[in-house]
Order: sequence, then C-alpha cells, then structure tokens
Amino acid sequence: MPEGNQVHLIKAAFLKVLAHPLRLRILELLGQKEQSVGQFAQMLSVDQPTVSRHLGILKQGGLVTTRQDGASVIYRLQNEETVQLLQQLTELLKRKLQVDQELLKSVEES
Amino acid sequence: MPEGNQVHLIKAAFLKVLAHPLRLRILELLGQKEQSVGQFAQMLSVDQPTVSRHLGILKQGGLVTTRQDGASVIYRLQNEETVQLLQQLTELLKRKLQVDQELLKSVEES
DNA sequence: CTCCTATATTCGCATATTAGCATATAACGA
DNA sequence: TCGTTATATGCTAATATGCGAATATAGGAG
Repeated sequence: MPEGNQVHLIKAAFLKVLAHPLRLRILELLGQKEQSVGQFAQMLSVDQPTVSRHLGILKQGGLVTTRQDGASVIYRLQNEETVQLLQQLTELLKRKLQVDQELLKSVEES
Repeated sequence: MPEGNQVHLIKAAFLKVLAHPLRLRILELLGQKEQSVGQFAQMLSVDQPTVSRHLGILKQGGLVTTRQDGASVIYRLQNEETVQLLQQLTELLKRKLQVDQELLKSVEES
C-alpha cells in the first residue's frame, strides 16, 4: 500500500470506477453470473459500444477479468469483495434514507 | 428504498461524493474530530474556498452536518458508518494491491 | 479468402467537475 | 456603526466524462 496522500488518489480512482449507475448494474448482474458483452447489452437495453466501454473501465480498474469464448468475450468478477462492499453500501443507504424519511415526516408534523 | 434502477442512481451519486481525493482526506480527518473550515484548509494546505466547496458537497450528500461557533462553522460527521465503509475499502484495496504486486513479480520471474 | 457475428475503438459533441481568483455574506468585537 | 475574521458564492478556464454513430478489429464458419 503506497503511503501518504497517494492512498487517497488510489481510493478515489477506485470509487470513481464504481460511481456510475450502469457500472453498478453491470456489477450486480456479474454477481450472479459471468456474461458476454452482448448479453449485457441486451439485458440492460444499452447499445453495445457503451456496454463495452464500461466493461473496459471495470476491467482497467481491476474489478473484472475476461475470457475469450469463440467470438464472444466473457466478463466475470475478479473477486467477490467489491460486490460485498457494494452490498454494505446498500445497507448503509437503506438506513440513511430511512432516517431521512423520518426526519422529513417529523418536519411535516411540526 | 426506491426501487428499480433508481437505486443505482442514488448509489452512484453517493459514491461520486466519495470519489475525490480531497474529500477522502477531509473525511479521514473528520473521523478523528470535528473541525472548522479554516482548520481544514490549514491542515490540508488547500485554499479556503476549495475546502468550503468540498465540505459543501459532503454536506449536500448527507455525510456531514454543520454547527455555527461564533464566526466559524464547525463540520462534523453525520454518522460513523461512512468512515467504516471507507475503512473496509482500505482493507479491500490493501489486499487487491498486494495481489497485483505478486502477479507482477510472477510475471517478472517467468 | 470471404462473409458474418461479436467486440473494441475512435471521433465529435455536449455536459460536468474542478481549482483559483475575486467578491459577497455572516458573526463578532471595539 | 466600522473593521476584522470566517465562510460561502460567482465566475472562468482547463480538464474530464459521457454518449451515439461510424469504423476498426478479431474470431469462426463455410
């Protein structure tokens, strides 16, 4: 692990990779099973070049690996850790949004 | 919790708030103790308007709250959960980078 | 080799993010 | 009130990110 402020650059870069709705959707699907580019494009209703580009970003970020299967390229998770982190993020937001809603209610009631 | 693809928008927005080196540094400091804008600016060697802007982004993202103290504004964490999540991210990256280094070595040796 | 399918890349354009400077606003003390 | 300190906001230029359309590349079948 590099030291000093470099760490924050690395962390920020990693978070940046995650911070896109489509990439989150892709990772969610990848948590269930590996898939080809075309399959993602179809399941997500997004055009092929866009999916390819985002998969490329995930790959460059070290989140996924690829395997050639005929003319197709199969993408899979490099490991499960990132998905676990995202699940914890989900829980965090679930709680946070609940709190926000309660705050909103208490404001309305007053 | 909103449903469907909205969730990914919310998650991405939250991650986007985190995905900046300076904001990560600020959160790290905030994990230790609350502070004023000027104190952050000094500790981080960043000019005041920049710090103020990033603190504003954190506030709007629901990560921090503010309290007036004389002419100063004290920023503090809204809760500890986000910092915990970031610590898990740290662990994740620590392992990931270790693996990468080993991969690099094994490539060099072959 | 040729065609077809699957994937990746490039380009152009619109939008978003950021830092730095100047300036506005707010709180306080004399 | 006036001056000082602390914070926030407008503005601009530079950079980054995003998408869609067209194009390039790679693999397999015949």
